[in-house]
Amino acid sequence: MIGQAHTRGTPEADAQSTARAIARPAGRSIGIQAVAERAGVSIATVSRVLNGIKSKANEETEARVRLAADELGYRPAHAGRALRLRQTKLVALLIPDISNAFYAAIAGSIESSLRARDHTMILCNTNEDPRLQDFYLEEMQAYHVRGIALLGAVDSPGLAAALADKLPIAFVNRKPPCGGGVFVGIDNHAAGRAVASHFLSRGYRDCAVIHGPLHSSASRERFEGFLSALREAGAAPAGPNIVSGGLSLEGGYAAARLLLKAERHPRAIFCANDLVAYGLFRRCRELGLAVPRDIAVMGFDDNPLNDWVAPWLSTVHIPYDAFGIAVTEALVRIWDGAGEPEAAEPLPFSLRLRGSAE
Amino acid sequence: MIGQAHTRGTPEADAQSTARAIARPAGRSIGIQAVAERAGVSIATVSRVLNGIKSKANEETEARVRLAADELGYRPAHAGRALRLRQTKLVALLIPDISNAFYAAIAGSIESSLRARDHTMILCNTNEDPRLQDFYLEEMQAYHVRGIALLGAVDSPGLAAALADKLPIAFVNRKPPCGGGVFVGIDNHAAGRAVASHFLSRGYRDCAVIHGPLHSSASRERFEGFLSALREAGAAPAGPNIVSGGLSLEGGYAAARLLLKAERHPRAIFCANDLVAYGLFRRCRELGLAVPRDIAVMGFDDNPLNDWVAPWLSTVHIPYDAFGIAVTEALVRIWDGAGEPEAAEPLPFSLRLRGSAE
DNA sequence: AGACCGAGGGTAAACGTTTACCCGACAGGG
DNA sequence: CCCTGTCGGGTAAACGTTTACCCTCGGTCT
Repeated sequence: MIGQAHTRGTPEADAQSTARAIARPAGRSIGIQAVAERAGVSIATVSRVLNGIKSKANEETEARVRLAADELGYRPAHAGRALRLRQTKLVALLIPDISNAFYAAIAGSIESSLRARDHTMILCNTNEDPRLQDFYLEEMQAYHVRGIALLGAVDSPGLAAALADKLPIAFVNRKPPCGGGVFVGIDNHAAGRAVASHFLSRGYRDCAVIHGPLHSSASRERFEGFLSALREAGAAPAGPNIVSGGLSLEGGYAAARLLLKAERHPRAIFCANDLVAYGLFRRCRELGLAVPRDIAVMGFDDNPLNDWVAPWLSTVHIPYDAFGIAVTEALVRIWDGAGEPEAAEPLPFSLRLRGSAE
Repeated sequence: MIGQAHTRGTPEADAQSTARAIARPAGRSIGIQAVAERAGVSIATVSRVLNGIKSKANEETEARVRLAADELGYRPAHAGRALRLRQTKLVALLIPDISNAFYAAIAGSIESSLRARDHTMILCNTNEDPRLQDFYLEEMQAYHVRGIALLGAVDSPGLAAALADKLPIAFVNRKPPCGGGVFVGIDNHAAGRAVASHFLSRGYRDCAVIHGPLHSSASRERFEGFLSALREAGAAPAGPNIVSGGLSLEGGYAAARLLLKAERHPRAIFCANDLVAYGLFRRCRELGLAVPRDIAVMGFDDNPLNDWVAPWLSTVHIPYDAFGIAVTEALVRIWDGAGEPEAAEPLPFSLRLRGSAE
């Protein structure tokens, strides 16, 4: 009972004559049922063919099904599948602030590598608010997301619960405050040490640091790595040369006011991230200090605009594109479920030096 | 038949004693059925209460239902609802490139204002590729999204089809290439004119423009507005002073090479966006030209970093936060379906002048 | 007293998939 | 000739909601 699909002359429908969407059946949208009828098989067979269940379909049947699906422009309704499987091809990305270039770049990378694996990304701004994070964690479960990429995780009751529930979570850039889970990011401790080594190799022994919030593993580790390397070289910064600047432009500026008020200021400053470095730079400009001539500055993250608007800023370069791939692979490992996946290789970083005569 | 929920002593479950999640029933996750049993009513009643269908529930019953739902930590599975209603609370944002600060800022704004209305955002990078845009348009329909915000729309066969299918689409920043739909954005023509007026009022008559892709209504209109105002003042730019720079850093740089090679260069340049202006600026730096002393530059979009890293750049400021609200309201208007919603008021813009002695 | 009505709430039928079973046919081995 | 297995494929039961009907019970109107 293959027969022609009964085209009920909707005038606009006839206008477009692509390969697919030859004819819209009378009913609402085309479902698996329509495909089955057109191919002259049962819906079970259609489902099996389209899901690639081999050994269940004669080649000829399979071809008929695929043709029918194609001609009708059939797309499985995700809702049905989600209901049955209690699972979607959705992955949620929880992110502190999408308008931060660092996070945005990672988000883009994750989106495209998820897409390459036929998954779709839901974006949620947590604002680093534990309550909002918990809300989203629950809400995403209600959507039956297949996994979560948690960028800039904060500690929250729901996070531990979600981990206990075996919800696949990849912690990006910041390690889970409550332990457990798989981490994707660079070795921040090593990065901090690398910055210190660089400063020392340039002969700067009078260093300062504007560190980020220490509850963030990323900030803390790079801070500690920096300090430890300096201490080992006997060049530990004096107390007033260690200030907190958050991760913001304003924080950097405020920290700079503290750091640079003495006539004898540090010669080299390690900033929690590039934004902080921009804040510091503004203060330098105000004081007439040239960077890096009068004062060496090292940022973190390597904002993609640096080459264009901040050619004075040396910074730690992060492999943005690698994040997406690593996150996706981490999730896949969890899905394929070889028990507890070992922590993956940390991503590589590198120092990007700018503005120096070298 | 209210009865205690039968707590099957799962040790971890007892650990957390928040108000909700007192006890996980034996079965998998708690559904509407569990709530109904606990409240001693039918699932229909639960559904009605939770959906705020008044006049169907005794106050006392309603209280019992809400209590039960709360105690169990019930969250409706979106899949079931999506299946029944053929509708979710998902809104897709199609965006050319999330790592572009301009788009990212708008994305953030849209996300938060959708959240305020209890909707969730799906983010899709179209890369301005018509095929990818079409793919997402279809895929999002398969997810039964309730609406789409299309940022930087390009012309594609699927777009017209989606509009014909009455899919609620808000066109953000760039008007639909195929007509129809509702637009959210500023009056780009007026903005272009405003820039021209500003240049003229400063006495610059030797102006140039680096325009964006003219298939984009945003780029085209601001370009045309700028030119028309200049023409009316009898100061139309010479042919070589009109170049295309795309919307990228590299494009701006390349355009600047063309524009600034003569010893006699234009005194004022209007750039398609801030990125282009950064590219231009790099060339200026190479040539030893000071901005804005030797050459006035006007960007577009007002990148949030400008105050910090580009204090030399005057630009057209866009009300990022207003975008989210306007998009959401536009969608709501479509949903509430008062026929064809009139085009909303364009968003306000303003000139942000920097670096001038004033 | 019978008709009618509204309030409150239960029953069951969708919605569109996936998949555990079941079944018929045919082949090969004993 | 029977038994067993495999191939190919159909039947129907979930999955978790929403909502069109239906029902009961008082109260009110005629």
